[in-house]
Amino acid sequence: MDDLDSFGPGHIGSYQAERRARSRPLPVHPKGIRRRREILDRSLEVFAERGVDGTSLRAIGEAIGVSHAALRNYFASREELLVELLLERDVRSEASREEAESVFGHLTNTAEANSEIAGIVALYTVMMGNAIQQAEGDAREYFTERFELNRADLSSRLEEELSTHGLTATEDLGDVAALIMAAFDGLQVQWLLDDRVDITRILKLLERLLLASARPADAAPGQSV
Amino acid sequence: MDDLDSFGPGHIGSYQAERRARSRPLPVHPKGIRRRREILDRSLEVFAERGVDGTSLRAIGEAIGVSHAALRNYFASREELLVELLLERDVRSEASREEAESVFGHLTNTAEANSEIAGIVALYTVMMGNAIQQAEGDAREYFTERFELNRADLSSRLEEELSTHGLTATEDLGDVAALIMAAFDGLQVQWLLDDRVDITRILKLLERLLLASARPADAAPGQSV
DNA sequence: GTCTATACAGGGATAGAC
DNA sequence: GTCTATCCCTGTATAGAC
Repeated sequence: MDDLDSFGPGHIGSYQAERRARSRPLPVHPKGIRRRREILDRSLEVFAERGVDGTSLRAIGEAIGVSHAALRNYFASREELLVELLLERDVRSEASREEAESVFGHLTNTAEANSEIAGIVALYTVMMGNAIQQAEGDAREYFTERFELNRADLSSRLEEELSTHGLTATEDLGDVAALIMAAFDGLQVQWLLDDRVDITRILKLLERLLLASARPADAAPGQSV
Repeated sequence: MDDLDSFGPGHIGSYQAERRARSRPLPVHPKGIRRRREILDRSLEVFAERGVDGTSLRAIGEAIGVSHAALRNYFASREELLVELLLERDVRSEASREEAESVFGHLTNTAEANSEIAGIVALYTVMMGNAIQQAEGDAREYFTERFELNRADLSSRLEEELSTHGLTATEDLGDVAALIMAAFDGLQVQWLLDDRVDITRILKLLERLLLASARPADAAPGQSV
């Protein structure tokens, strides 16, 4: 019912574990757990209203009624808080992926769900920009690991799906996965700046192109379609 | 010999004119002209060394030996300065585009040139993130207009190129243009985070897919390749 | 025209009191 | 766990020297 991502990570990934070790310990008492949830929920509300750059720790704290310093009992930094929001969305996206009938089915579902919540798409894109301007940092690690996992996952799911239809790929599926992910992310940016860009329609175009390039599994290489 | 962009704008665009009217007047005296150039050049050096977010006005001023306030005689804001760098790169890219033999030839040329100057690619991507988190602003206008112009330009160049080879498109070329641009930008992000992602190779994959979808201009619709 | 000096509002991060 | 107070950084703005 939400999220923007290009496919949630198939599994959570080693980065997750490392990050957990580095960051604030998860609260164990009910009050702490509620507080942490409240911070995450309010953060989403605040940047839905004021944009990503308007979402300062002070603004979030103000929305809850605590000082900005209090937030840092739960999140070591503002960046960590925002990455946590992206991770939560990945988990939900992963759930919806398991219901989807095909790779591109999930992609277009995601694109359509995203169109209703531009806020999180914007957060994703802004964080992507933040990620690459750092030598290290939570956002950079998040995206690096995410891309790597998704390339591998998507690649194997594509292979599986092709063989189900009695097809064999004529192109490197790792490259195809990178291409699909790049197209998805790039189209989201264009859509954010101009909503006439129809992500779903263009993804279906890409799907047609890729399907046409596959060949029957029993045919000799060279004769496509 | 440089730049990252996905195709410089075919023409400069109305935004350019409006922006000029809004910003600081261009210097007319030799000293001012030299100073403005120096600021732009040093800016590139500074964020090559310290990253985009390390490129504060104070850092640039320090590299030149002037106060940060002096920079604002030439650029109304930090954002305007950075957008100016992107515009300069577009102009140079446009020149190289005219030498390229084909649409994808220019794209792969650009990708290869970019691989030597990760700095400007990072600037482009970071500014893209900045652009979408603003309701208005120089960066947002730059990217909105850039994408719109490039979709139109690329679309018409693709049509031209297909007809040169006696081919007709079976897909909407506006959508194809958006797809190519999205793939290019998205691949750049992935490459910035993991240089094992081979932009050129994947762009060639996309080119193959698109070429295979075209059909002879005299053939009836339905029979592809 | 060009530049310095200075002030301001806002950001994230941090130390230490309670 | 939360606070206040503080630090240092940022972009922006203005006044006035030369």
